[in-house]
Amino acid sequence: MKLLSRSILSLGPPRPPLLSLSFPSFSLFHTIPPVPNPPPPHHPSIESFSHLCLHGPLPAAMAVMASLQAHGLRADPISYSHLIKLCLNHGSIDDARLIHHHLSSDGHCPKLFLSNTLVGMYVKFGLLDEARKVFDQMPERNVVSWTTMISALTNLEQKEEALMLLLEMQRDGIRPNMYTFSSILRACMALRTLWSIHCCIIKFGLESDVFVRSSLIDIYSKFGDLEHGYRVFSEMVTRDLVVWNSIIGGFAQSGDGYRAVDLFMQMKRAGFLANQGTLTSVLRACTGMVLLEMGKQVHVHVLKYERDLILDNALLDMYCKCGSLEEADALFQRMPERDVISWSTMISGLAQNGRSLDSLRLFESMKVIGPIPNYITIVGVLFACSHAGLVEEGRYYFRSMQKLFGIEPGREHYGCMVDLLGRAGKLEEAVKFIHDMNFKPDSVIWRTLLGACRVHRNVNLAAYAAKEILKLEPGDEGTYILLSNIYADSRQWSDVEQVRKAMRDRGVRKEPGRSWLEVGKQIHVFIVGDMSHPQMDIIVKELNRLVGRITELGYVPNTDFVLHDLGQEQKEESLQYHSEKLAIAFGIMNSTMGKPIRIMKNLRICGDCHAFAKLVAKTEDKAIIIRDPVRFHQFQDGVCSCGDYW
DNA sequence: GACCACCAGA
Repeated sequence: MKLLSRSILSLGPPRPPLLSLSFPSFSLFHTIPPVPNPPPPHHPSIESFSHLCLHGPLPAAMAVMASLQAHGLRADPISYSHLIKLCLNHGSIDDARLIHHHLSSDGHCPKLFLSNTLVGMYVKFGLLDEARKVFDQMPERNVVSWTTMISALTNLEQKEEALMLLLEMQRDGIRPNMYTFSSILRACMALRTLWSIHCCIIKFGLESDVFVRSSLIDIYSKFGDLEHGYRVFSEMVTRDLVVWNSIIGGFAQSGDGYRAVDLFMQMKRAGFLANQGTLTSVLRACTGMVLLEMGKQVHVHVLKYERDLILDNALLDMYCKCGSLEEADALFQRMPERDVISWSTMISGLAQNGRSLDSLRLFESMKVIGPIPNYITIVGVLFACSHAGLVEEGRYYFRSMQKLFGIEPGREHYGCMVDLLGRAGKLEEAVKFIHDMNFKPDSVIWRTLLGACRVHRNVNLAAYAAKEILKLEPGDEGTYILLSNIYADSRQWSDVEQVRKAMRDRGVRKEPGRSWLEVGKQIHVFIVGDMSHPQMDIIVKELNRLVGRITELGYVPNTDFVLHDLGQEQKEESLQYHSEKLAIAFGIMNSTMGKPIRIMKNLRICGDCHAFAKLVAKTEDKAIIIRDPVRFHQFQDGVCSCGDYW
């Protein structure tokens, strides 16, 4: 107020008072007599300054501010906050600093509101140190000051510091609000922290805020705790689109695509219109579950929207991961804009579908006409090399990535190289590669080596790799199973028994094999040894018919793979009822002319099922696509796209 | 007048 009255007084000749209590006949209900226009000001005018702050142009506003300063004048805080907004819009850091200087030129801190604006301004310019300086010098701080800093620290991944500030803020007696919590939730680094913050939220009575809820759902699902995430969602009375997107995204990301798609249907029934966020999540769900038909429906939905790069990329990935490369390629050709993600998706997609040479060709044209490859692009390129046994090409790309693209080889690249060498049987060299790495090898690298040892039946090295994995992840069922399979391969039964015992002792259980496919808008799941499918009788008949037909072609069940299995009841897991065989039989029964059968598996495909699928694809003249957790197998005319190399 | 959430490639 002091500032305001001083500035009004300095506008030129004093005006007559508008309201005078000593004037007897005047009341508020009478019209105010017109005030004579003041002569044009010789001093800078606060009014024109305010107008310029709000509407620009910025240089004019800055010039008037300088002349106000020369006259020792100050405008109202709101004008300055408008001016700061103007600076932010223009990206003018120098002007922003000048304003800051002007506001603190009399040696006093600006008022609380303006200091908050200044902190926010520095944060938006990415100048955290300067923001912190203003924040630290503030004689008093309110919830906005604290929240601005907390949010800035969280965004910059300085999570511990953000959490510390939450503590300090409460020590200072300031109550966090919904803004504070929706920011700080992203700073949780562990589920435990999230639980305690959630407790605080309930304690402060802020759980009903929509923003807080969507953050909670989001963070719970990032930690894989969908149960709590869904509870927060289900307790809501009024939901908005973002909350729906959060929960759908949560399930899509956690791999429960079925729930994600189901919630998407519910959302549509509830009358919400999907946006880009919803559709990318649903596409991710389709991608994860290989739901091509559903994905195509989403594609139709996408066409109603304005063309969008993110959605196009998501569609591209969906078509690649569903093994539908023709559609992926058609989309890629049609895309009006392609970024490094589009190219990388296509490069990895081709490689995952066994088209490594096409993948490398695409990479070569990317180098000429596309964007600059990044870290992930090179992962795709090396993946292509390793899955096609292109050892020399892989070595070349690995060696030259630093020089050609300035990309330092990372963990994933080393992983691909170990895979490349391992698959090609160069196991010793792969081990040397691991030992020469700049990083400490993680379980992924050792697991890659272990896989290669299995293919090339190197029992000693396998045992070494498995032990390294179990040092890092002592309850990892996959490793026990792989190790026991390797021992079984070389008929070292006592070692097999030892591994089984270790599993029993540690309470490690084998995850049952599971395959699923989409038939008639429904997902049918088959679990090894589980005969509960309502049509199981016909499925078994069909399976027997298929076995009969391929036996004529020389199919002999490879019983090695039975011996591998570790489950409690070997009978249950007998070869014929492996989940992928049941799924293939069911797929053949329900197949549409000209359309391939698409099956998804939770475990790697076994050698016997691989041979089975190849022959069925031939006798039934039907393309079969099986996606396991690592790659695709496209069976056609008695061969597989992986070239029996997996 | 200042501070808040969801979505794409390994």
